[in-house]
Amino acid sequence: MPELPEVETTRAGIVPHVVGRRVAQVVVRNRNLRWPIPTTLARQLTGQTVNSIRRRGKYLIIDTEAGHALIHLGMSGSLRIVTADEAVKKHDHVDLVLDDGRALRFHDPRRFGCLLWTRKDPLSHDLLASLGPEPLGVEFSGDYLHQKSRGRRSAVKGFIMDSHIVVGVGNIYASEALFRAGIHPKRAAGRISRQRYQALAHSIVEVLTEAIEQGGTTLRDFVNSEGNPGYFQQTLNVYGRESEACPQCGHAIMNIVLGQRSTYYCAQCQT
DNA sequence: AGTGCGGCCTGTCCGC
DNA sequence: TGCGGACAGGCCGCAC
Repeated sequence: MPELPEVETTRAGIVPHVVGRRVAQVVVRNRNLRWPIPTTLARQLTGQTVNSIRRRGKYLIIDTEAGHALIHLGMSGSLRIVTADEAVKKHDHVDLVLDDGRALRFHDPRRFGCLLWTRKDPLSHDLLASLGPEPLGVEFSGDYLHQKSRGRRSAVKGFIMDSHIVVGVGNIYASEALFRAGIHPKRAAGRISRQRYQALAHSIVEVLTEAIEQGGTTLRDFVNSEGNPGYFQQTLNVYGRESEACPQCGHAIMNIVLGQRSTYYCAQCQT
């Protein structure tokens, strides 16, 4: 579910309520996420003050003196600030109860997300160490994409969705960025010019930035930390718009499956 | 090393 | 109304 803009929206929403607070209690109702929630987490996190909350790719990092909680929202996860009396719903797997009585509540129907604990530098954790650069950071550019793509014969859409190439570009924004850059999603990554990669890098930055400004995309169930949807879906040009008219040329938007993921594009504008 | 899948889960929707 | 199957915003781990 959540791509980078949704994770960033979540982070920004929980920071004012969580940073500076002490974790009074950790309530784990179901530890069977993608990886089991470590039994050490509750013991080591309880009593700790949250110093900061960072994002690396689609991971959230909750920093404390004793260690760091790593959270991934997977396909269907969300984090909300809840009041002490708010009823626990199905799939509310974990509460980090804060010292003001409220709680950070982790909800994840499909349980593709995770909640891990590490005492070392979280950026060197196995899951984070090999991640590619942040698309909104200084290392990311068209030149970088062009250089990394040489010799690759697989489709450019999968290439930009590979978190070891660049983090945070999921299925929706991959289709949207390729549309904006005029690149066909099936084109071999290694056979795209430096100039076109510059357009693509620009489109990725643009689409992610705009999505963050609009609070992310809600197609079915994304909610921010206050339980509200995002508004970027109104801005989507191709995603979910099969058979609709291309906003640029009027040609019908196509929907194909690429790498087991549904992919939307305009056959006229994208080559 | 790069590529292509299977698999992890539940919920929803669609056709019969 | 019920049921089977496809599909859904992610991504690791494995075979080749």
